[in-house]
Order: sequence, then structure tokens, then C-alpha cells
Amino acid sequence: MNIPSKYNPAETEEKWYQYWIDNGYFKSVPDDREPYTVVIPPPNVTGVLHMGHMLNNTIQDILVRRARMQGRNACWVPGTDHASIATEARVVAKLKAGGINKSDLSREEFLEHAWEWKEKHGGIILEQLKKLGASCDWSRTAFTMDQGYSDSVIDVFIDLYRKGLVYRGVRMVNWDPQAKTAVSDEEVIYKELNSKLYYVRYRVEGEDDWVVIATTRPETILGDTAVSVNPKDRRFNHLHGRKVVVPMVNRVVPVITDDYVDMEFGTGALKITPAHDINDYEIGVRHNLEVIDIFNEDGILNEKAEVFVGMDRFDAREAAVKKLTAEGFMVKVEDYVNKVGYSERTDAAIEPRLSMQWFCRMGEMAAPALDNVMNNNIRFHPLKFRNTYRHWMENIKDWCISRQLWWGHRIPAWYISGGNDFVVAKSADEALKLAMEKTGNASLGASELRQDEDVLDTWFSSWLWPIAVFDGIRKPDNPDYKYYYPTDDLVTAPEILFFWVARMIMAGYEYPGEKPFSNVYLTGIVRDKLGRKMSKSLGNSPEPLELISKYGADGVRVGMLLCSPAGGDLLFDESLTEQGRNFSNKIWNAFRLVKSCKTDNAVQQPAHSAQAIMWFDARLSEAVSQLDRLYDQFRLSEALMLLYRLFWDDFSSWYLEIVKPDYGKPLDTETYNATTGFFDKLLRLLHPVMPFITEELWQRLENREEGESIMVALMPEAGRVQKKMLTGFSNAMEIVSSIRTIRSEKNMPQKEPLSLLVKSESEEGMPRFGEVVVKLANLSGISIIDHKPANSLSFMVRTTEFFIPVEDKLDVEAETARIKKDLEYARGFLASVMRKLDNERFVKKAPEKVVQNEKAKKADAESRIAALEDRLRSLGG
RNA sequence: GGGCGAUUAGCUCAGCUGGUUCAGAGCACCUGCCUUACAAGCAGGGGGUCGCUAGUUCGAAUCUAGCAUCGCCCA
Repeated sequence: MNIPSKYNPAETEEKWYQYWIDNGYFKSVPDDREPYTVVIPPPNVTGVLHMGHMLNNTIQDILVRRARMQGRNACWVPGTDHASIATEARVVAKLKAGGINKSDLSREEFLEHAWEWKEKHGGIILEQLKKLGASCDWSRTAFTMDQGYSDSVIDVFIDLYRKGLVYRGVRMVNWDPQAKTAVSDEEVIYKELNSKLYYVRYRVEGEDDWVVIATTRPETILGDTAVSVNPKDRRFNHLHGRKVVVPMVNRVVPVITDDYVDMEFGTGALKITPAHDINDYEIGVRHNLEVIDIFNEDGILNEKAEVFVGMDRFDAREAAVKKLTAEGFMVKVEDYVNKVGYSERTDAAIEPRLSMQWFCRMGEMAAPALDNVMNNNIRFHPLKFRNTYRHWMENIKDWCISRQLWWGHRIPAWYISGGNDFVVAKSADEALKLAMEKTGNASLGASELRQDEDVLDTWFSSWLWPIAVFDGIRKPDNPDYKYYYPTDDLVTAPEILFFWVARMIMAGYEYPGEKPFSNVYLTGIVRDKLGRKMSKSLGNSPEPLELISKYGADGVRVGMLLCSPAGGDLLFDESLTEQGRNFSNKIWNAFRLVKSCKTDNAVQQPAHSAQAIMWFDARLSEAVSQLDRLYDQFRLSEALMLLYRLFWDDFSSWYLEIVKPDYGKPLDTETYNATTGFFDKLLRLLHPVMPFITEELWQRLENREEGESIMVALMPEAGRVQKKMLTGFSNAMEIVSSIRTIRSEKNMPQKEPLSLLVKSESEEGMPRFGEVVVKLANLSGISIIDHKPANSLSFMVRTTEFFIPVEDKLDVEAETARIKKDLEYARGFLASVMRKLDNERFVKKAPEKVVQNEKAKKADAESRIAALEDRLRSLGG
């Protein structure tokens, strides 16, 4: 058989992916097997694959493929979310490039463009995932704006509204006065600014006394409705309960006390403008203060400001400084560096502004969501995120669910003209009926109802993901939902622990009344090797598809996993995927060796091969049980490392080197069969991590029937762990290594056979796996002796002495030096043991087992020392 | 400012409830090899006072406290 010496992933990957699809192996329908369900964290429909997706989906695919091979009915549901803000921004930008402003379009026209865009560009990312080997059930691909899904979202909104868990309220938002819209926190860019801190004095009402406050925004003084001090601040005790007069407008406002006030900042007295600062707003709510909004939506002062009406906010600031100075209120001005938010889109300074929004009440829903994480009904991996989660859940605030956008689920509320009254309903018809009932006006016309212009936060749809992809909101009795829900594992990034994970848990307990998943595996953030987050703007992120074509999907999967401890950030470097590719190549070449062997029934199995088979069988059993434990704990990169070493070190460097026949010689059938059997098992163990190469080689290993696949083969199960066999072999390994070291140090070529002598009282001293040692160390034989031979090099494994006669070529000086070094170490070791044993309190207080152990160590060390000293004497040293 | 977490080899990380020669792995590094499976490889080797300081203990990388540095979340 002629197999190239380099593995070429490009030739195999597409072929096998298509084969898996054609055979329907990714598809899942309910049956009587135990289900294993994963829902993908839906990427933005606008998204393209980045390194974070690669990591996240590699991990999911590993879990899904492993579960499938364990005989479970594995179902991995893919899909995307509609990403309100990001998608709308894309569409707006695209339209603008074509000379169309969003404001020129009706809502319906705009949405037509948006859908068109979605059909054309959406879901690219899912196609890219196929290149990675993702074994999703593509027939279940979901989108948060699918008809059924949208209905579920609206049903949930209505249901929560009727339960009193959704309400309208006023809240401070990031307002862009240029674009005249609210923007999300993510769209605000904070810049450090050299500005001024103005110290302004307010007269205490009815006294000849003043209180000085410090502010960076003197124009907002016009909206002040209190001055606050810290209750612990004794400097202001005399002001408690008094009132002060706001400069310029002569408004009389109370002095209040609030812990929020920082005694160190400015003068320790803080002016409170509830309409124009988020913290002031919260203080205002606590103290029931009046709210005076002095700005219009474009940042121009309105009549509530009383002065500077019609002036822009920045002009008003200058005017206010002048007026305050002229009227003697300005005490001093200091230079000051602060951070100011700017709109990502217009670069206008963000104005905190109060506006009416929809909210979802969190308190009731948070309780079970917290409890079921704390009691491990839902497990976080790594566990440390439970603390973060608890902290957030215990301080949770109501969730603002409305967005001033068009792309998304439009809020199903209808306002009745001529008032603030509204109804919440599934359709316009139903809304009209409800409105008639509510108003008692039977002649109300449809034109008198106006639907809310806003859409729901994207998270308000994706929090239903594990339920709604199985249509569990609308049809809780449908067989899919009953079979697949709750799902098993969720793999996602810690950044969205609150946005998404916590809310899915809440939705789970609110709707089915059951957890949405049992395990949450939180991946790290992919950074470059300098620790910077990978981003397009930095240009430090490799293009995932290029990586795949360069190193193979398997190589990239291995590379991602190699650097990904659970929950820790991972510092990605291309050398890791290179390591992954090299591993693929190692597997490939091991396969070449096995398949290129000729077999011959007439050849008898050599003893060393029989021994190697016994050992590797034992080693495989041990490894499988170690792997099971690592996977159970979601320690995936450790599981991979175990597989890596199992294949590379144990199988290739030891096992294959033992059974490999001399060049041109055939292999006995028994060994060949055992070896291909091991290879088969190794491939199956590797398959979840490296799906493509394992399929390719598994298909080549035996003649397979059409439609057979490793991805539906069963995972090897752990057998009994044979401890004695394993330690016996590791002693043999140590003997071989020692001989190799000696050869290397003494320049003794591997081709030249050596003889090995073992000092022992009886034949019992013959090492186990002696035939293995003979083969690997190229020995002429091993014999037992009861004395120390002359002219020999020596080494020890545990307490046994080994000798290699070298006739007259012994370098006594070097040998003496080597033994002295060993001796020094052994004496040091004995000393440390003796420190314990000589300590009366140790012997008295330590557990018996520990003391016995130290005594055994002492005996070992003493016999080693004796042997070494003896040897030294015989060398005349 | 409040909370959470980290600090172990040049780099990335293991080290579970203190106790086997417990100081480990992979990569990187050094030396020698183009030995017909693989130079994307083989064999061998060097390398760490476990952030610092105190404490608990017969015994601390592991437990406690303080300090230093870094990261994340919230404000």
C-alpha cells in the first residue's frame, strides 16, 4: 500500500462531512434511547466566524460526538439570533451607502430591506461551522424571528404582562441628542477629557450661610432639586433638615443625606439633578425628589430651565459660568480630568435622559434561578462563576426590555388615542376588542389605536432559546419538547452569564418549571499571545477558515483545546494549531506503519509482542477510565492531553516500537490483529476531538460497509485497571531509558548489542517485561548474578542494581563521579526522611500509615546507599 | 469605591479533602541522530526558594491573615 508520508486534511474533510450528512448521522428524532441535547448559543445573524466561535463550537462538538458514541440520542440544535441593534445598524449603513436614509422609509419598507439583507447575508456563520466539523442537526436550524419563535416571544410578553411581571416605567437611558435616539451601553464610548470642576455656593435659606458644591456641569444647576451630604459627614451636621436656594433660578430645595455621597470628592456636598444624572436619579427616587428635565430631545434647553431657554447645552454651560461668576456664586474653578460618554455613531456627547420604557420584573424569577444554581441542580464549570452569579442575582435590577428600533419583535401594546391608556394583545383585532372593553367605547375604530413603535431586547427572545427551539412555549405537549427538554450541557462565554444564561434559567423555571440545562461550561476569551482580546480593529485575529485550510480542521480543533483551561482566558498562538497538525501527522504515520506491515500466519508471535499487547491493553483500560473522569468534570484540555500522550508516547513510542518487525520482515497475525484492534479503539477515543482524520483512518483500517461510520461506533469502555501490570511495565521503561542514557553518554551505538546483568539472590529478580527490555535496549540477553561484576557500568531502578559489562573500556573516573552524584542525592533524601522519623512529635502525632511509609522510604534509601557505597569501593573510589 | 478570582519552569497551565522520590505536563530550549512509519520526526538532557511576610501544624505549593502585583464583574 502506498500512503503519502504527510497527512493532507484538505483531501478528506469535505468528503467525510458530506458522507455524514448524506447518511443522516447528525439528524436526531426522538426514540427510546436516552437523549443528549445541546442548543447552540445563537450567534448574531450578521456574524462571521471568529476565534471565539471556533473554540465554543469545537467544545460543543466534542461533547455531542462523545455522547453520540456513548449510545445516546444526540441532538445539537443550531441557529442564529436576530441581533436587533447590530443588524439594524448594518442595514441602515447599507441603505445609507445607497443614498437612502432610514427616516425616509416607512417601518414596513425598512423591514423589507432588513429581511432581504438577512436572507442574503444571514447565517453565513452556520455554513462556516460546517468546515469545523460541527455535527449539528441542520434540519432543526432555528432563528429567533421565525414565525413560530416570534409567536412564542410575543406570547411570553403578553403572559408576563398579565401576570404583572412586565410593566412600563421611566428610566434613564443613554441619549444621543444628535440622532435623537437612545443607544445601548455597548454603543457608548468613554473618553478622558480635560475639563473643569466648578465650585458653586448655594445660600442656606433664611441664614447668612452658604454651602459649596462642586460640579462639572454648571448648566444642570437649573434642574437641581436637592443638595445632598453624607450622613456620616460631621462637617454638615448643621445643615440637616435645612433648605438651600439654587442659584440663577432661586429655587428652594432641601438638603438631604445619602450614603452615596463621597465625602472626599469636591467639598463633600453634592448637587442633585435627578433628570440628568443616573446616580442623582436614583437618589431622587430614594428621597422622592422632584424631577426637572431642562433639555429637549436635541439637547436644547427648554422652558423648564427658566433661563437660557433655546440655547444649546454647551452654550448654556458657558453662559451659566458667566452668570454664576457675575452674581458672585462661583467660588473657584479647578482643572479636572473626567470621563465623558460619546455616541459611537454620531460622536455626540451622550446625555443621560429619562424616558418611558418597558421593564420585566426580576425579583420573583431570580429566586428559583439562584436557588437551583446554589444547590447544584445546575452546575457551572468552573465552579467559581457561581459566586459571580450569586452576587448578580442577589442584586438584580429590573430588566429594561424595550429598544427604540424596528428590527425585532414589535411590542404588542396598543395605545388608545387621546390618553396614555393602552392594551396588550396578540393582534390588532384583539387589541381593538380589549380597548373597547377597557374604554367602554364600543364605537372605537382601529385607527384610534397605535401600536408601540419599539421592539423587544434581543435577549428577551434568546432567553427562551432552549424552550422555543422545540416549540415548548406554544405546544408544551409536543413530543420533541418532551423528549429533548431539559437540555444537557450549555457551552458559552462568561461575558453573557447574566445577559443570557441567567435569564434562560429564569425562563426555564417560569415556563416549564424546570431547568433549561444541567451543566454550563464557560469558556475563556480568546486572546492573542500578548493577552490582548482578539478583534477585527486590532487586526490580531487569524482568519479561522484560513487556519483550517492551513492546518486542517482537526489540527485547529486540537490547537484551540490545547490552550483552553475551562473558564480561563486562552492565549492563542498559531503554533498551537501547528502542534495540532503535527499530531494529525503522527496519527497518520502510525497508521502507515501498521498498514504497511505484511502479515504471515506462519510466523510465531514473539514474546516481546505478547508482553506489549498485555501491557497496552491494561494501559488502554486505565486511560479510558481516566478520560471518563476528566470528561465528567469538563476538563477537556486535560482529556486531550491524556489522549495526546496515550497515542504519541504509549502507543507510538513504546508499543509500536516493540511490536514493529525488523525491516522487510512480516508481522505475525496475532500481533497484527491486536494492533489494529488497539488502533480502532484509539481512533474512537480520538474521534470527538479529531473527527476527520479518525474517520479517514477508521475507514481504511478495515473494509467497511457503505454507510458505516466511526461517528456512530461505540466508545470503548473502561475495563479493570491492572495496577501490577502497569507498574511492572513502567519499571521496564525505566530500565530501557537508563540503558539509552548510558548509550548516549558513552557513545555506544544502538546497533551494538549489550548484555544486562541484574543483581539478585534468585531468579525472582528477573524484571517483568524482560523481553520488551531486550528488544528496545537491543540486549543480547538478561542474566541474574549474585555478585558485583568487574568492568561494568551500573544503574539502579528502585532498589535493584543493574550492570552492563563493558570489558576493559570502563572509564572508572566518570563512573565514580556518576555514582557519587547518585549517592549524594540518596543521602540527602535519607536525611529528609530521618528529620521526620527523628522527630518524636511526628512519630507520635502523624497517622500510622504515614509513619510506616516514611520507614519504608528509609529502608529503601538505606539499601540504595549501601549498594552505591559498595559499588564505589569496588571501583576503588 | 463594592465584589470575585489569580500569582507554580522561558510560555500556557495541572497539582482534588495538607503526608509515596511532590514539585509535574505540553510547548520552547540544549545535545546527538536524515536509524526505510513520521525531521510536521527519533533518542537523551538542563531548567522552578510554588508572588512576599507572618501564622496554624509533627509536616504547607496546598489551610489562615496581612501585603504586593494582575485580571474580571458591578458602580
